[in-house]
Amino acid sequence: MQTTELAALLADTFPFWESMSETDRETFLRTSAHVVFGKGNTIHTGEECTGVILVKSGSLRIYLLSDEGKEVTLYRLYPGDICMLSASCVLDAITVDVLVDAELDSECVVVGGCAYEALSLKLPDAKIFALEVALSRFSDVMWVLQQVLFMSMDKRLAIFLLDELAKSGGNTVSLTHEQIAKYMASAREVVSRMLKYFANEGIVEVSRGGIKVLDKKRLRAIAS
Amino acid sequence: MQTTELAALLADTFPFWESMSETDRETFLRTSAHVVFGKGNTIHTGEECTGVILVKSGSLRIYLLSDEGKEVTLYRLYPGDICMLSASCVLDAITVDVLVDAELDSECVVVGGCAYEALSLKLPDAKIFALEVALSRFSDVMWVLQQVLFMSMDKRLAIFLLDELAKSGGNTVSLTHEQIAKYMASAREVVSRMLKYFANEGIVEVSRGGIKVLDKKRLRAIAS
DNA sequence: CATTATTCTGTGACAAAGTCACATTTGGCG
DNA sequence: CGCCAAATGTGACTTTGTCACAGAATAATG
Repeated sequence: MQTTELAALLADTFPFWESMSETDRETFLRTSAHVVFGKGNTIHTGEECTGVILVKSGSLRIYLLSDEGKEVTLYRLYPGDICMLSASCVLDAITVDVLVDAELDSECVVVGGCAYEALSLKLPDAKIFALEVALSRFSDVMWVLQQVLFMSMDKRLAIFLLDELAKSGGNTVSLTHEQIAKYMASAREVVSRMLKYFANEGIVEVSRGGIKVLDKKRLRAIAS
Repeated sequence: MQTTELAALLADTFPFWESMSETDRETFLRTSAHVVFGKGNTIHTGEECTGVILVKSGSLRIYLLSDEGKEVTLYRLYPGDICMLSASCVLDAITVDVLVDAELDSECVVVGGCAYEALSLKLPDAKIFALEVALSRFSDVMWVLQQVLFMSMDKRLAIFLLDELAKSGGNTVSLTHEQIAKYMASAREVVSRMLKYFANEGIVEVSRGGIKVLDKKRLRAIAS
């Protein structure tokens, strides 16, 4: 990646780019790395301050991990999105360790957390931006909580499938039951059972590694 | 409440008080109301922008409400704490409706949301403060998620009881099973069952409206 | 004080979801 | 083709949540 290209991306991402001093911009450029994370790799484990991650392509999954290895997906990020929780040193208010995985091969630009932190002390707009980006995911996490506690499995699965369809545009969801379970904070067997029920009802057609939705209307009714 | 007293409280609460213009400070004083919320009353329903609530005494409960009337407590606030989610107009990133109840008779000062919002546009430090206060509760919500999804009921109840003891200082928890269930995002019957089990084991002693902890060590072991 | 209310707690039967331990199927690939 | 790893199927079981009550303790009232 060219420096000019990187500069353009940073200028495009950070609304305060113009307010930065020339030296600070140079520091940003110097501490930013263009990285391609391979599908399935763990990008951030909560131990260190990985930095601010800008997603150029692919997708990232932000999740919590229990001692026993169970996972809850908090939210996912797509091209254009920014991962702030991976810059833990900028956000001292966040005390929980979150992990970040690449769901697909993902092209990212990682801005050094320390550089960002140093800047945010000088430039209030940088601090505001970081806090706003982080806070914008608060609602996602509350949404997960609502789903888990207030909604039945059939409804949740229907919502999930419809969401996935909306994202991809087609009428098939190319995920394994295991993956779906992780996204939904449930267990594979539970997802399999429910999908089988949906299949019996003629709502979906399941095949290895993918689900074809036959009756969106019914699915929407279940998602109510 | 005297104006000077109110001014002192605001100066104490907001780190940017000194940076404010005289007129802005007057506006703040004018739009701030000293209110006593009666125990059990709902202070904020997510519909309107109630404002920034400063807790002087008592305690507030911030929770989510489902269509069917189920609740999840996200966190609780005590004297000295600030409720920012009730100032929804300041935080456009928060899209979920949260409710706020007074758990006890609570003396509060409510700063008008609009006044705060207007200020936060002028004074970056005010904006930063609002965002930081809001973000500081993000971890609490993730903690709830971890509890609900990763931990068994006995462990959760043990943790809850120990937390309550730590807060009150004594060795009794003066809450009904119903209240505990709401705090823990569970059901009363489940809490009753578990308390009965704890009682059989000689860990606690239950009486109407209160639980006396007899064996903190065992409880800590369960909370592991 | 006696008598209602109201709130709190106990209980059993049941449903929903998660867990466990496997069996079985499917594709990919040498 | 035959093997392997990944994905899916299945039944038995546990845990948690739900429902519909019944009974007990406290509060409110005349």
